[in-house]
Amino acid sequence: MPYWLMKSEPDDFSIRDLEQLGLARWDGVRNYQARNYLRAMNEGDRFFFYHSSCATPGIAGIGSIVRAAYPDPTAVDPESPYFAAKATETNNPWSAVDVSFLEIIQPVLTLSRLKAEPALAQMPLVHKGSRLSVMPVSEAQWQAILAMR
DNA sequence: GCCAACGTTGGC
DNA sequence: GCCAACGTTGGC
Repeated sequence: MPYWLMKSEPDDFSIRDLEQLGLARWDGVRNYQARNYLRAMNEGDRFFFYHSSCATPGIAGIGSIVRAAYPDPTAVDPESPYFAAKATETNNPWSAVDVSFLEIIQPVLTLSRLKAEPALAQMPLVHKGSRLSVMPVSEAQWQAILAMR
């Protein structure tokens, strides 16, 4: 069962929001590498929910993939902040997945702690300047992060 | 708010 | 195909 990490700005969508909703569409990804990872996801995969661009960036919970990638409807919705002018109904290059809530990680596993963990040195997350918002997590990395709770 | 790092765009 | 300019991400 593959593992992933996905970033979201908690002001837009937080782990608490996912907890309340139970189920949500993970949309708005507008980076090809991240999109390709979305497309590699399978139902049943799990992911760390990372809070970015906030007071305490870090891993704030766990969710699971409940629907594999499908065309992202926000790309063709002019009302959406994620509207992509070049996308059309028949040629939409962007993908979304559906996710469900699994658990809150409290307190948040802060980025500074993640950076200090040798087992995570290979993760794009801890590399300076990395902006990748969806990334794979190895079994070893997954276990190392769980052990930090 | 600042700014470094990155991805994308577009002129040539 | 190169690369400068630009817009965005995201930590601090």
